[in-house]
Amino acid sequence: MQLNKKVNGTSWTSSREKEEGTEQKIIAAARGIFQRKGMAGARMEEIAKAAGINKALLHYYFRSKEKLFEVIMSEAKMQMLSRLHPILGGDDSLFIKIEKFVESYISFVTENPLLPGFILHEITMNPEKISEQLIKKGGRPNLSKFFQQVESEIKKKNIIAIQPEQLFMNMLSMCVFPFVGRPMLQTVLNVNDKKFNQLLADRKKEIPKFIINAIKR
Amino acid sequence: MQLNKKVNGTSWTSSREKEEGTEQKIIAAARGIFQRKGMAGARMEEIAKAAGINKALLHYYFRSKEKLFEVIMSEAKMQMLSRLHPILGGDDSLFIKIEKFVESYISFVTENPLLPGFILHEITMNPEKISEQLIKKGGRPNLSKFFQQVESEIKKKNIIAIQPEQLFMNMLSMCVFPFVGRPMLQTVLNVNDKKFNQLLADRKKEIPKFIINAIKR
DNA sequence: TGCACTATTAACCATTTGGTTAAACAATGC
DNA sequence: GCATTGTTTAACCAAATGGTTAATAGTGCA
Repeated sequence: MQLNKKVNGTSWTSSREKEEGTEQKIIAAARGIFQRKGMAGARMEEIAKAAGINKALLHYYFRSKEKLFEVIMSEAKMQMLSRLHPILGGDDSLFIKIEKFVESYISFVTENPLLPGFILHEITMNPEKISEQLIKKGGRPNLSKFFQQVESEIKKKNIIAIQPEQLFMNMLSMCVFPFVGRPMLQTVLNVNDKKFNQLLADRKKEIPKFIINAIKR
Repeated sequence: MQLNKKVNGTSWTSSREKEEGTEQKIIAAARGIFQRKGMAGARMEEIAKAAGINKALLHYYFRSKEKLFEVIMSEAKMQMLSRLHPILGGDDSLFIKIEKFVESYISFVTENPLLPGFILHEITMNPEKISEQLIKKGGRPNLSKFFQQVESEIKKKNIIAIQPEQLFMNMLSMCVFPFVGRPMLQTVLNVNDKKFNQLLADRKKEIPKFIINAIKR
């Protein structure tokens, strides 16, 4: 029994496939269950079963619940944050950036609707730990270019005065919150799944329009 | 041993105080721990300790973890939703309503910063159950008056065309999300507690300005 | 074929955890 | 005072849970 599953030079087809297959099956299962139930609510047994394996094998691949959780969480944070950089750090004009960002973020979250709630909950449970990793891993997302752009547009009187942080918060809030708060919102608004999905889809265009209206001079 | 702790006619000072005291201490402790750790993460032992009592006594007052949780959760939902009615159902003009609502909601959440995350998480864990109670208890919040007002202002060309649901989502998102996502936002924005609190306070004025700008013709 | 190594499992273990019991301790009514 | 009723506790219990062990099966290679 040992955990070093490095792929050595040997061509080693069937075994390798099986092994990677198992590891991937575990990760997929863990992702689903951790996202749905959170660290505290997830059960190793359940993850094993969902992966079609035995609890012992789960521990064979990932020593502990915490280790497994960290794999899932770090993957999740990476996905969530890696969307910020490329668009907000790019060379587009402010308005285009806003449009692209909202479109991209909502598309992504639509594909991974449980992700934001999962991350936000776990980060709240354990701020220090998870936040510090957040910085180490991908490096803190760099919003400075976006911020400068905002300030510059304010100076040029193209948009009204607004703190860049507030603008960013508004944008992110409107993109992410409807997913985190979906069950509550759907109840309060009294709309069915189909209608709510339509509302979410509409937001790709609605939010940028809303934001730009709000800040344009 | 029995759970009927109704206050009978008898004047019954010391005993009554003690009793209510204990019950309240339990609720306060449970509130704190459930909000911080969630249903799955909370431990009865810990709640008992935080209330300065014994686990058995905890079960004496509230039969089970689930029962205790329900007390806390129903209180939480009530607090969260009861803010919607009075303002959005009132007679103010649309813009005033928006101003009042944002001001009131942010003030409230500032006093109870863990509440939204707690509710949203638990409701996500268990949508059917918690949503149906949500409706029964206080009755579904009535947004129809607010929605009619929006439609009416659109017809009168006072504001641009926007689905009332989208407007409501935007408003609620901007109010609540910064609290739910605080640890993440603070890391990403790289601001200390004081600065973040200031940003939050500013939002009481910033959000209404932002929204009204966005929709005003 | 047999050796070395990995993958997988069933059975097991220690701890945690929600919940219970029986007894001690007030406080009150009579 | 003493029986009654409500409050509080220490000790206990069974189930759940994260984790381990030892044995088994599978695979490449000499």
